Amino acid sequence: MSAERIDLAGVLQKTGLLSSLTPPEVQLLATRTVRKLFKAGELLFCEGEPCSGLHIVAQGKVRIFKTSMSGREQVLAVEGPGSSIAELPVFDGGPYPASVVAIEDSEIAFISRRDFHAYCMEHPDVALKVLAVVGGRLRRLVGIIEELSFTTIRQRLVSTLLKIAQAEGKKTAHGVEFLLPYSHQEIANQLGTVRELISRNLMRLQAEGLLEVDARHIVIKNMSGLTALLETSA
Amino acid sequence: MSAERIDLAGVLQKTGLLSSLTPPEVQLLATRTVRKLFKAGELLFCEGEPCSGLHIVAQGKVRIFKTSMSGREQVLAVEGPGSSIAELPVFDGGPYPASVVAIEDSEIAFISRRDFHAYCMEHPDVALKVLAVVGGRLRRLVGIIEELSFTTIRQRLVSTLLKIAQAEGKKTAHGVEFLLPYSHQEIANQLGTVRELISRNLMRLQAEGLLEVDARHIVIKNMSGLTALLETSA
DNA sequence: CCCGCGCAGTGACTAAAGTCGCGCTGATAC
DNA sequence: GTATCAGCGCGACTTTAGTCACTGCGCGGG
Repeated sequence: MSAERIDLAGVLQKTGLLSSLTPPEVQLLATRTVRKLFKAGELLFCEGEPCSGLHIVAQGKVRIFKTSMSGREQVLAVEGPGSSIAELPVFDGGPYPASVVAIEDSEIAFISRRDFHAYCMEHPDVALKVLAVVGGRLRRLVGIIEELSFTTIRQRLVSTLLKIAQAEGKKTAHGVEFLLPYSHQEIANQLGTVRELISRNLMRLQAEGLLEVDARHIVIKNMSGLTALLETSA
Repeated sequence: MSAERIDLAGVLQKTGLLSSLTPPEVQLLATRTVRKLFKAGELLFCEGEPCSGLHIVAQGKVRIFKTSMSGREQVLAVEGPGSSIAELPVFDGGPYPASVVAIEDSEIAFISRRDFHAYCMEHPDVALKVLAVVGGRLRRLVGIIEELSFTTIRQRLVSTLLKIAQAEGKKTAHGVEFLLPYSHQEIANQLGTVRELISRNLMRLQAEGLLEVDARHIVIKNMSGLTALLETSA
């Protein structure tokens, strides 16, 4: 990881968080900003550490997750360029509630707690923007809770398959095809379970004729059958 | 439910959200505030409804929860006087992510989205206060996710029993005694499960000699045994 | 070429969670 | 008094989830 003071006006302006500010305002904030570079797999920070400031993803991708003592992982979010992370401890002063790791080489803008605080006082619209971002995060967390407490792993798996299919599936004569962009282990982490269950559930969906699985290559044979599985309970 | 325009200066000042404001400022805000009264059991609003403004609990208690199609309930939070609720849709404009019901007769201060927005622009410290409140909520949601995905119902039950015991337990010759303030059904809703499992798990803890259960009267016989159950995984 | 390693499939098993149905009890209403 | 109803206990059962141990494949480095 490396850190250096640089001009971040351009980067900050892309973040959306600050898009309504005038260039001189951005400039001012940029002088208080530190850029940090992280390699893929590098930890930005760990759950429980005291929180020193606000991070904004300028380039790359990071994964926010919790780890259990038994080694299981639960992904809370994956954030790309323009997202701020760890907004919350900045304001309530508590420790980080989760760990964050870079999943690609990433460039992170960092603003110290005090500076950002002061900045918000001068530019109330920034605070409102942050609130909107945090609002989105809250929404997604509630979604995760809903899934964990009301649905089976099978349903969660189907739901993520459908999401992936929608994003990058291609219609062919056989159905909708796509390549899984994750390993079974990674999917398991997203769903809060273990590798084997992903494997088994995929096999079961195949046995039921809804899917065809060949390594990471997946063909959805019966789209309506899959969506029907989701409507049994929500 | 009834609504009327009244002077809320006193109530608002108690909320903590606004504690740093000067009396005239509070006065100003209060003129834009509507008080609503809800009877125990009455719904403030439902998940999915469009969001019209910020609610602050002045008196009473409310429960924030999600409902599944199969009728299960998952409690997200219980809020008392001074807590704001539904802060988030106020800023991102989306619908309510959960339902809220009064569990006691309650008095709710309501501020329209536009008014509060404008107010934050004039008083940036209020926005920061709201951020702190939202931060706390985020923290608790992450805690719920952690519990749902890493722990068993048994552990979650023990953990809530210990919390209750700490709050209102009394030490006697037999151990720490207290009366469960909730029905089994309510506990199940908190933990995201069903009534029977609460019953069974209580019985099991009793069979193991850790507890003694008589209807809602509970005696903790072996405190360290209970806490040990929590440390197996977290 | 072979070794190691990450990833995936699988069988056998245990434990946890959830479902269904019924019966008991204590409070409240009529 | 008795009808009603919410809350609870409990047995029998099914389904999900999770664990353990092992196999096999493909790929890149030594």
